Amino acid sequence: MTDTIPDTATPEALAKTFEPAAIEAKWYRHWESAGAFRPARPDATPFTIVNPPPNVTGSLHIGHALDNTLQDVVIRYERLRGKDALWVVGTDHAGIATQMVVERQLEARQDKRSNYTREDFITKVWEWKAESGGTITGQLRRLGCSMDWSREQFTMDPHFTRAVVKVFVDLFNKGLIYRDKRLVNWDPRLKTAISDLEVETREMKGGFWRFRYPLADGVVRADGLDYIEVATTRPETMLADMLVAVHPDDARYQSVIGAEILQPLTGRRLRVVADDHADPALGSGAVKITPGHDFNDFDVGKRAGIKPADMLNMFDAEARVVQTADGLVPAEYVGLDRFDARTAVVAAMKEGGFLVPHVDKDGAEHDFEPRTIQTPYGDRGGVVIEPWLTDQWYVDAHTLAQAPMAAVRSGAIEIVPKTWEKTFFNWMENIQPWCVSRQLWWGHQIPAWYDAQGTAYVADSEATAQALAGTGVVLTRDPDVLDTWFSSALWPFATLGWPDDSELVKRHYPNDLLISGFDILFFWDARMAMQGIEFMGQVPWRRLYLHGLVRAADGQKMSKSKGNVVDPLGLIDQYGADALRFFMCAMESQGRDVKMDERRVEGYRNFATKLWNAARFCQANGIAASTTLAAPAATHAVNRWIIGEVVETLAALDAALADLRFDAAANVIYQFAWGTFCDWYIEFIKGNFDDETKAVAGWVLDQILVMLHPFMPFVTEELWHALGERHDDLIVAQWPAPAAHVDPAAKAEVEWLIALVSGFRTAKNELGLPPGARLEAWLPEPSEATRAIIAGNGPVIDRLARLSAIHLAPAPAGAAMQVGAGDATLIVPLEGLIDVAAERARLEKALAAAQKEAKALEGRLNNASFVERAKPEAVDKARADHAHHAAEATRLSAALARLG
RNA sequence: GGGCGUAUAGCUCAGUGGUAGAGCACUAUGUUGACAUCGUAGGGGUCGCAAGUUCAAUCCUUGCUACGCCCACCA
Repeated sequence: MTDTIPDTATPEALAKTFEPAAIEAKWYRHWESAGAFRPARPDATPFTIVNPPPNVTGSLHIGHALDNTLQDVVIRYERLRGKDALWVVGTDHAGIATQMVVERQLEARQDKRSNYTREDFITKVWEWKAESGGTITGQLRRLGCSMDWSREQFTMDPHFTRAVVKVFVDLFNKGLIYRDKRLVNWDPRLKTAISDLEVETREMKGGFWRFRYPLADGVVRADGLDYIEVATTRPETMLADMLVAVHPDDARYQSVIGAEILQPLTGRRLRVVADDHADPALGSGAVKITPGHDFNDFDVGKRAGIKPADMLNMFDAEARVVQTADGLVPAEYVGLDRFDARTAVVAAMKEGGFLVPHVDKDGAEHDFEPRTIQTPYGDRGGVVIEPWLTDQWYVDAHTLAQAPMAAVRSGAIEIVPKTWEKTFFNWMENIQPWCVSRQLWWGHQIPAWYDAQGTAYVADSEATAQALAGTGVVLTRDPDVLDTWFSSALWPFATLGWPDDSELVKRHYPNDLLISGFDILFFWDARMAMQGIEFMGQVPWRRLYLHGLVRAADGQKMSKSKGNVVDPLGLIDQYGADALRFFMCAMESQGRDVKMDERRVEGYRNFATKLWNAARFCQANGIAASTTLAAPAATHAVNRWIIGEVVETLAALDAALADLRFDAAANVIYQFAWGTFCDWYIEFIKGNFDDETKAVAGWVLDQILVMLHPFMPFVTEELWHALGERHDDLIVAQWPAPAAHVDPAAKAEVEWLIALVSGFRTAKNELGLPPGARLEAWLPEPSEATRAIIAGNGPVIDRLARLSAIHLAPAPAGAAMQVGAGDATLIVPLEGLIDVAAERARLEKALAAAQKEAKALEGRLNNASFVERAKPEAVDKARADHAHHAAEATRLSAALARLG
């Protein structure tokens, strides 16, 4: 590949305005082609992050932008700090999602999956991936993500498949994967089983029907009634009812336990059983039991001695009514959709006089009582989930969950923010078997083969399975594939080459950090922890950082149906990737969702522009790239001061990033670059570009570029090269090492100057004087320190405070403006030019404020118990503050007295 | 029914046991050697409500209210 960067040996003058689009593509191409994302650093400490693999069908949404920005900040930071930083990237084959995309394409051409063989369909999926699968990877590049594309992974890569098969086989051999017949969450639209996590409960308007089930054989209850009333929200399931349950202690039904019900529609005889599941306080206290179509009923059925294989099933894979094994479903129901069946069943029961009407509060009768029903929906298919009796593969998640819980308890895994630990434990402690088989074509096919009797042989190849089964036994492979999350759970090590004993695995496992949204804590993070510890013997990552959702400006969740989705690429087009990234970081405070605020993105675009212009100014004044990592030697106070400010900023930034406080980190560098460097330092040095100042300014600007680079990689890289010839790109430069300290004297001096300048600006503003007016001030009896500062900073005082002279002598009599700086009060005679009343009001307001503070502190200091019980530091601080405010009050009183 | 989170300036959010900050918005003003995507200055908050702990609470405890999220089988 060719290097597209212009000759950096002769930097060109920066353009007047900063155009993000013009530089972003250029630098990304350069970095990638130069291998800058993963420089060879064999002797450096490794640092590893794996990227949550986006669905190969996906395109970049605002949540990806947040997630990947945070990761990129960390990886660029560690790379700048000299680590062997590896950010693994790739995509997920996303079984259901991808198969749906390709099927939709077929449907658009009046075609369908069943017109193809499995092999041909899978070929089509691969073709689709080759054409369209790269969308999101291109978009991650636009965001500036410095991932190791040279090793881009895909969860269906051959080596990944080997890892998946090995894990499945090993878990099976350890008894941690097994096949079982039980109720599963079935998606009738996708015609596959899904896991508990893929079911989302929605509140839907539904009904509550009550029916009379007549007792058979002339049996009557103790109270003389010849029926039992049952209630249900799903009347259609009565076609597969097998029992009626009552509570063992319920006096009303003691005499009929063991008797039989004659189900009115099917004529099936339903045994009345005693079971704790029936709650005497609810409804009639009796409940109809459909073991094949309800999770609770399944358990009741088993307790009543019904084997899963004998439980009646009344639905096909698309949830249409089929004949039950006992042949008792009347023909008119067979073939009906489940919701049509509901209507038909209710009508028939009503007609037969078995429906107990609901009487509303106005006395009107209805077939049912309206109720809000917690209804299970498939998160992908979007239709109501049907509990269905099937054979599926299950992972013994309970066993696998123990080690990850211990790892979090011991601190081997640190969850950030810590509040998520409780959620993690709560889920892990109550974890259920994980259904991992899916009735799809696209995915990792389960490595199990069956003989004619249905015995499973699980092996890494058909040959091995055949060997297990014995020669001559005819084997058929399990047609199902694995849950996508089964393979992505292996991401932290399979991407590094496992199960091969590769150098990468040794060097980069465990990973250092995982950053993910909390929404996939259970789906992905917890399962990585389970598989990682089980197969690698170590935690997958030392830290787990969970961030929130990006919400719309109104606080709502973004969704296509609401039409409030913000496209991150549109924001990048408009404001630049740097601005979007900085926004994400600045808004990412731990434990809180990020609310979209486009104006703020705009504000950070302005920040990039501000930096650009500061660099332009430096460039125009001969300030260029620094030549040393350490701070240059400096004698001028402003230079010594700004070096100290860099030292403090760096410390604060390092501390924030160590704690993964992205917001604090972003604010620290923002504040320094704009508030300290641009607003004050540049203003101070205007007019004195001597060699020392140029060296210091160039060095400070470089430190800003390096410190800001993780957040705003593009503009910083551009400026880095614009300011001079560089040995390296900024992306692989060195993190600041100032080898300098804060100079308290310089700090005090500059802070005095800042107070002076601010004081005059404020005073002029409040008195209505032109801000540009140049004045002369009198300062009688200045302290030695103040005298020295004034002597050493004439030009600055002239230019910024707009004072052409400070006379160290008593001021002439007459009306004057008085401005304080430190312990000094500068007097500017302005007889006839100022409104004396306004100046008095101004000073009185300040005096009142100082007196109020002083008084409050005095009150506290006069409180004996404060002085006795408060921490000594607090008392000392109160004394110091009091002295300061009292002195200020004295100074202002004197100023007022002088005003007359 | 459990669990968690959030309530601080008009908006979006930081924050600390010693009586509050940022960005944006707002008001006034400005082109003084980069920047109007800017400069300068200013106004604005009883830190949701109540009680408790403490010398001292916006910050700790408890209760309440409102909003949000997650988990859970009420037929």
